Amino acid sequence: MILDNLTEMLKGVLEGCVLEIISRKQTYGYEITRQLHALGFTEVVDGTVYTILVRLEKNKLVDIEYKPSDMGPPRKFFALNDAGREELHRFWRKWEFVASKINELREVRL
Amino acid sequence: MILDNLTEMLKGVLEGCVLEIISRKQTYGYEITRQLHALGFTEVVDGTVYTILVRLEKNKLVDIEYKPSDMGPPRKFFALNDAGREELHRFWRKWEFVASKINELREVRL
DNA sequence: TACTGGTATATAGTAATACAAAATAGCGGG
DNA sequence: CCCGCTATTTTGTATTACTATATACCAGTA
Repeated sequence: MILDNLTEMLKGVLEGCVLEIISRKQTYGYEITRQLHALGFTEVVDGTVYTILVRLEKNKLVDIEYKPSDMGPPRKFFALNDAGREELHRFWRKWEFVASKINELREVRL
Repeated sequence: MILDNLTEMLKGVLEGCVLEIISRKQTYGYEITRQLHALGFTEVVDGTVYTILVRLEKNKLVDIEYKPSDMGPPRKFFALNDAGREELHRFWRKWEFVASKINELREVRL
């Protein structure tokens, strides 16, 4: 895939992806970044993920727990709380709406 | 549909939608805004569309033609040029990539 | 005349978000 | 002791959509 600069298209969806990843299991920033890379969003950098996590914390969508690690410094684990789960649900509703409309626009082209 | 604040999710896709609309036929800002509303993006306002059109012009993706109107002031018509068609193609490639990855993320949840 | 509403464009300022870059820190191996 | 991997934090920047406002043409109407 030779797709450069997905930046703008990721605005507004990256936070939802992070919410979804956290919803699966309690996890931490570095691991989330690797999961996004594994998904295919290889351009997403650490700094971006941490910025999103700060935002989630500020908006009280996550519960936080620090745990030591054998591999390096302590990890800051995130888990969704009820508000986070509601936000994730809103995200998927928005995504379904926007994606369906965009695809509709594309279909008409045929 | 009770979906508020699609703003962030529209970033990065709205320009592509405008490119797609212009690609169908030569058209102007006010009309483009109405088409976006008809599509379902009712929150998109005039000002946003005009800023996108200014950007397209600045990036030399469109040809411009002014035509008088019976209904009001002259209309500024836009048509895609070759660079615009390439950009539109790149947009759809990015969209397919991002949308497939997001849907993949959602599927795994099941 | 004056006023309203629909049509039509333009732009200055603001908020939100992703990226770039650098600093800090723990751990293990060469 | 330095380097690479793990891990977090923060500052600054670019991009983009929205808000709000100004301008302007035309038709109907009071």
